Amino acid sequence: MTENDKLTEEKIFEAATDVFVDKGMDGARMQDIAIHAGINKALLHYYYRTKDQLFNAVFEMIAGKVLKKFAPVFEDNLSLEEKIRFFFKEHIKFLQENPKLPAFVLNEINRNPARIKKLLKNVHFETLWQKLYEQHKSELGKYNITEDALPQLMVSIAALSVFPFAARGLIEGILDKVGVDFNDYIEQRKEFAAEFVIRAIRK
Amino acid sequence: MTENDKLTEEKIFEAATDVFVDKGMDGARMQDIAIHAGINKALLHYYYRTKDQLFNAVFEMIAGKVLKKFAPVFEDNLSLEEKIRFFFKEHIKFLQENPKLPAFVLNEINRNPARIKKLLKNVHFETLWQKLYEQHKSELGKYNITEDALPQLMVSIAALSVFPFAARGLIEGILDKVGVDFNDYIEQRKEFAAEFVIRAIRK
DNA sequence: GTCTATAGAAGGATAGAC
DNA sequence: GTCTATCCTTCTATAGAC
Repeated sequence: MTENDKLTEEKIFEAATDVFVDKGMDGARMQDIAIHAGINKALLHYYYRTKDQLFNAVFEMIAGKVLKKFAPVFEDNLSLEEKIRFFFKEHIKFLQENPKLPAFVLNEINRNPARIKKLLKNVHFETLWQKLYEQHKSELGKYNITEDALPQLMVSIAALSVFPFAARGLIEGILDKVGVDFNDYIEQRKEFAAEFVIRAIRK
Repeated sequence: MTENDKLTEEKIFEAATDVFVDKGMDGARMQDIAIHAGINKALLHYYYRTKDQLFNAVFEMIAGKVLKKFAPVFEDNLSLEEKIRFFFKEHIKFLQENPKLPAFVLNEINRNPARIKKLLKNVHFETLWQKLYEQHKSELGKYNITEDALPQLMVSIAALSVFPFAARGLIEGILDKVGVDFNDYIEQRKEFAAEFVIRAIRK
């Protein structure tokens, strides 16, 4: 019973995840989710009263997972350059395994910016960035980094990693025309992006 | 008559542009477009038989406009560094005036990748990139640029300019928490991104 | 060319049997 | 907990008057 509940609820949640990520909130159909889960519409509404509730559950899980992947940046066990290389390697690897998540999350956030407030409620960026600054204070002599340019640098790093996936349709279209495979391109990118940033910030 | 046709068709097209950019294909409603245009639904279908046709007209116009903004990169009247500075200044200025276009175009391309084929049909990247390489051949001694890394470099430049707008909801949410205004941030970005790239490619 | 009215289909949600 | 049947609203699209 509770065992079975769990199974059905999980099946629904996974099916909903697939469909919402693929089609977005507006394009997704409850009927489609039901089919993917191997059940009927009525049962969806039994577990999650409305489409909105189901979407919110899925979105929060995914957005949380995506944002969490930036956390290692703020952990202190590597030099700045090591950290940058580690970040691109691991973050792009995560996106290779979940290539559709960036477009999904960014799109749904833009459609409903209020969502982001809730997600960031317990994240304190002032503290985080100060922490980051402290961590690498001693090596900063080698770099061109001012504290007030930190947001620019962080967004740039995120951009270099995330953009190729968020703009995949476009980039894949362009790469096709010059005979480059998207997956190869992404594999290359781990190192390219890291070296790019390191050269950009080095004095 | 033909004069009036033009007016109505233009009103419809502009209203459709606003609504589609705001809500996306799936979220947009013909009724909503009709209201924005100051007419009724039936008239929409008189000018554009279906929602799909109306959307395609709008999408092609916007995507064309957006992609065209990358063209100056391939024109030959500036040194490489001047070109990079010029690009970020002008491109980000364009995005400041049309902040919602990146998210719209990227999202719709991802939802229907076939669209991109049609748009890129007449663009020959091999030729364009070779041209670019020729243009700056003489100054390449100063830079770390290999021909096969050109796609990586180009995507990186696009990413640095476009990503803040494509991810606006998220970035604005973060900047809010550290007391930075999005518009100020973007204004700063023109110079930051240019210097970032130039340092990254300089030997 | 523009309108009102409505057809026809699709989608979210619920009732009720098992 | 799960299903079938169905309600009700919303949306695209068309018919037909002016």
